[in-house]
Amino acid sequence: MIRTRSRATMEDVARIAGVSKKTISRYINNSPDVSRSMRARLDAVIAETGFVPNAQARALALRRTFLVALVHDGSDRAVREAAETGILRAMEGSELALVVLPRGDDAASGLHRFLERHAPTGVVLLPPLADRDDLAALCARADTPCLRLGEDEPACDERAAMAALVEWLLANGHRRIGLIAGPDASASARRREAGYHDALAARGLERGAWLVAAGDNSFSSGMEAAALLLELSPRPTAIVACNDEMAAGALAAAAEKGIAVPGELSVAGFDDTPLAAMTVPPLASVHVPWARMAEAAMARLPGIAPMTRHDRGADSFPADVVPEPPRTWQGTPVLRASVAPIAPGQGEPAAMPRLRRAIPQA
Amino acid sequence: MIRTRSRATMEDVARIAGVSKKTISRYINNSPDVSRSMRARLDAVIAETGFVPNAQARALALRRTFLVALVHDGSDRAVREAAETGILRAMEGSELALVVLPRGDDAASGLHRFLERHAPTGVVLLPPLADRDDLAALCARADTPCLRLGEDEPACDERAAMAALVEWLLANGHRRIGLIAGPDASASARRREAGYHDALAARGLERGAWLVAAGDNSFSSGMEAAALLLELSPRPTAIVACNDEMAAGALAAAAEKGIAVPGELSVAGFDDTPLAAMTVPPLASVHVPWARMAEAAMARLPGIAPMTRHDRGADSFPADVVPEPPRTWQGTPVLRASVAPIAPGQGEPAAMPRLRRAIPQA
DNA sequence: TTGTATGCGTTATCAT
DNA sequence: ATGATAACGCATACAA
Repeated sequence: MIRTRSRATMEDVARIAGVSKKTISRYINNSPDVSRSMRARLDAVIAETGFVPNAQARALALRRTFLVALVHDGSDRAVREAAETGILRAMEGSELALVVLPRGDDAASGLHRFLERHAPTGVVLLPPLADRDDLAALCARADTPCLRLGEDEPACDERAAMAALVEWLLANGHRRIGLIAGPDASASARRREAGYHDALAARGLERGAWLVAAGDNSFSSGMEAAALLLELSPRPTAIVACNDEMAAGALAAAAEKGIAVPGELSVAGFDDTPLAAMTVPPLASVHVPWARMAEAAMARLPGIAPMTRHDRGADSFPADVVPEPPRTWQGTPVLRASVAPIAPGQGEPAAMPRLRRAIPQA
Repeated sequence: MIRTRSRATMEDVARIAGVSKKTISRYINNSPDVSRSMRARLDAVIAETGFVPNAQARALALRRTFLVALVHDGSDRAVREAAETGILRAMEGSELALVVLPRGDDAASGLHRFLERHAPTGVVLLPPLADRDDLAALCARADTPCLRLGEDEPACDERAAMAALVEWLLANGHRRIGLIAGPDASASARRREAGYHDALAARGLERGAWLVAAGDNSFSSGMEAAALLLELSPRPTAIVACNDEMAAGALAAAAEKGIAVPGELSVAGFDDTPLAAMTVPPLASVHVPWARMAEAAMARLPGIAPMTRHDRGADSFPADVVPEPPRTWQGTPVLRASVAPIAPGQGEPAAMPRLRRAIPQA
């Protein structure tokens, strides 16, 4: 049969180089058992023949494909985008490819099917799916590394970061601070809410000062929640949302009621997504380094960077030289024009008595 | 060697069913050559054994993986997100998986490597990469179907859609209408710009009335371009941007200058992305059904829907029953609060003389 | 350090 | 309509 320039295989390279297929295999897999001279010789032959290892054949033999699955539930575009960036950066230069797996309620069955069919190198779970122990168990059963972004160490201390943001508001005179919470089912959202409580409690403001409205991370839910909070009397002087999209909704709600931001109301979000820079006024937010977190987490997958199975051998540098990622990442408040120190006369007088008592306790 | 419940293979199913492997293969591939009774028998055995065809082995034999690559340059998140949604909807139920391939300047070499390594079932090129004939040629050489979103038929008539939007502004009294153009290298952006010119020309407003500032589809470029346009005297009464992000930038620029939208300035975007609903005021935009376009385009890939190679045989319904997608998609202006008819006294008097002449010609 | 034989799970060819 | 056998391209166990 005539085959027009079918690609070169290991066999061809081996024949031309005058070695066995196994040597080529070792070369491909970066085995330390290939002498420097042999490697140089093969470099030449491979360049000349344009040989590219067939990923499908490797996958069949290794019982593992060169895919990394990013599983998300579509609830937070921006976080997903950032995570993706980091993952792709980590995969750069490797033969890995990133497949996206949007899973809603069928997360378990969908992931199961994917694992069965494609046997990926690794799975990355995005919040809020990263909470799901059942999904992690599925991966474990399939013997597939599972990275739970925001849940595994090293994670980001969202609670402390939210507390820092709220503390800034408190330090700048705000006392009636509303929170737009995220979905209850999300551990990440609960951590952020806890940070809000922490900051208030640190100032001696207990339950009586809590102003929490529920949201689901969507713009419209943020708008509705903010509308509720802004009906309160005395009205909050600041609203913090558990993500940027809801905070943008709060901006819209304020605009609808003719409430000036930040003149009469400070608004802040969380995650510091691109949206935060695109609102009017620009939205203060807590920067969470999702991309770098994802990139760092990827190091736990085999086949990433210049590390393959064989590299762990004597040839490679000692493990203690590999830079350790930080234990936890910093989430840092980014102050933008949507927040400001409380203005003279801002806030209803009714709120003041409680405040005067609270401040000294801080 | 003891192997704990390794998954069933074709071999197992064949043995249990008392047939040959080839029959199982035919069953899997939906061959019409499998009798109804045989199919029923195999249904049972397969359900019982939990057999799942091994995609890697199939890929090796077929010389093709079950992957679809989405290639984009990261320049338009929202469009990408929408396209992705459509693609995934089309793939639902199939064994295909979607891999994302962000490619910048290295688009050609990156795609080449991917095609070589992974031999995907198909490639989807997003604008502005969909323009690139070299990428399409690469796919052709690899014998891989290539869907050029927004370029292939059926595409969306962006030019007419933009013209319709501008015509609405004209019909509502606007005469000085600025355009924030997209990157020159993008055919899509050029079509939109052409639509702007069409609408003006149809009203007898020729070159003298053009107010075009360059942008690159980013928020900041939109802000800068709008800042330029708003320095003009007489000032434009409306600004249309070639995408939503730039239009959001225009809103920000207007806010910075204290220009009321839509009171003193109407602003509109293009694509009708989620962002358009999240600005203050909500952004008028041209809805482009990217998701449905992508979904429809996917029908051109093999292995989508209930169609496999064998399905095209006598067993399946005749080709003329398959619903044809529309030849071109409609882009429809979505009017939101960022646009309004021109107000009495809006626009500098200096502009009027030219306008008075122009209107009768329409 | 390098080579040999065999397996991975499926599809294609050609026969029946 | 179904079956026997040879690819598909690489990895692994074991031998040398």
